[in-house]
Amino acid sequence: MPSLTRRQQQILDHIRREQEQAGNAPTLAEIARHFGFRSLNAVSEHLRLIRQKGFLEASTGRARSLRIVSPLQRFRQRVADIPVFGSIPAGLPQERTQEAKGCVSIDIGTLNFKPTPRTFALEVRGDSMVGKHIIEGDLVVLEHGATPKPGDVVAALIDGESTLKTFLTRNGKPYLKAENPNYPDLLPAQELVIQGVLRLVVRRAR
Amino acid sequence: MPSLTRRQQQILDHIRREQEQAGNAPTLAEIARHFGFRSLNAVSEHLRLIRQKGFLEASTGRARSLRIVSPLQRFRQRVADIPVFGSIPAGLPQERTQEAKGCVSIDIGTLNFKPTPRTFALEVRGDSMVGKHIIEGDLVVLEHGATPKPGDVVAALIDGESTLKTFLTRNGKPYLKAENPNYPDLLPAQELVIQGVLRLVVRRAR
DNA sequence: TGGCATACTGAATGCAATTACAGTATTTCA
DNA sequence: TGAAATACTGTAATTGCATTCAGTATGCCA
Repeated sequence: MPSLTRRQQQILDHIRREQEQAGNAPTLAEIARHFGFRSLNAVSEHLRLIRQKGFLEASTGRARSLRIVSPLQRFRQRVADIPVFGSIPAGLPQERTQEAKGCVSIDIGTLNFKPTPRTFALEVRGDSMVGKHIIEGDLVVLEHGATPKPGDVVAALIDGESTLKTFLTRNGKPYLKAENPNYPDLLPAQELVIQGVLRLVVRRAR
Repeated sequence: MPSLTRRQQQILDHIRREQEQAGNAPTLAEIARHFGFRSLNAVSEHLRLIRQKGFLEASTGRARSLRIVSPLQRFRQRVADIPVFGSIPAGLPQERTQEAKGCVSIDIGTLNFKPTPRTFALEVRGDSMVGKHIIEGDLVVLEHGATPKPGDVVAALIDGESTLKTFLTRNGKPYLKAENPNYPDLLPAQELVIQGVLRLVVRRAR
């Protein structure tokens, strides 16, 4: 891919910024105003060259149709926004997204499943899941309402706190197991509220 | 937040789809055409109500300025696209993004650091890092060119393969340690090419 | 040093798009 | 059951925006 001139790079950067901030691409006139150009043709010409070099796409005659082409673009997938709850209240996480404490945005390709409105995330506290290599501070993405398969990690409501356990069956009966030798828990799953099935773990370096 | 009527929801969904697919929001005429409306005012009126209920924003007189308001929006951050390399060649991962095998998109808030063009991701093979709870199949995000602090996990080039090790210093001398009792490696770091410092781990449920 | 690409000014054309106004069914619900 | 909100048709005015044509100045490089 050929490289851009300084001016062209500036313009491309400006389009990217505007795109991210305003939510839609700027018009030629807006770009011209930003750079102090008194002629639209200045912008028009720059865009033509940037487009020619493959860094930008646009549909002719379409307002605000500038789209930035990144070399990663062909891999790029839809990004899902998943609400992060600090701690889950006794009820279920319904449509109550207003209570979200934050938001994780991840592309659905990495996510490896299609998120629903019942997908949510929690920060892990405690070390009950070290056996499954999930540690304190990890962010876990869970799917509420999914039916767990044996071996899946689930979040269950125990004593008003949501806790991660491994879901297992023995003699056809489901039960939950803590993955830490210090906590040899073994709880009948039927009596518990399973809040979600684990789908993704994210760990930030500290 | 009040709820939308069926029709309003359909229109909002359509705007979202178009937005994601085409890269910019549809015009009133385009929406009308899609739904078979013969009058623009039908769309105009719907948009007015959806906007009034707080699910949509737009600037007056601005073409294609429709923006969807999500309850998660205020948490939403910029999303970074990180190239995923299958395996790193002997050289350094420079600007050679064309060789990327895939792409992970994560918001910079979750990333916890500002990605650079030298940020990249790898899929973990082998079990040399189980001690640090990083297992086979995990996706690790690394920063090339960053200087590791003692205790950081780094990717180093050993025998033409990039391998994860813990970076440590003893008597002022840096060395690398494998976090697996089966591999009691202890290599002098100076002789090795450190390809990146670990910043994030992503594990997909299987 | 002449030619070519870049970096602009200026004006004009015309479709693209939003907005406004005037109505008519249909649904909802107090 | 009757008024208000929803869900449309149709026409027109007006501005938003992209595109095109005709030039000028400047830096680069072979």
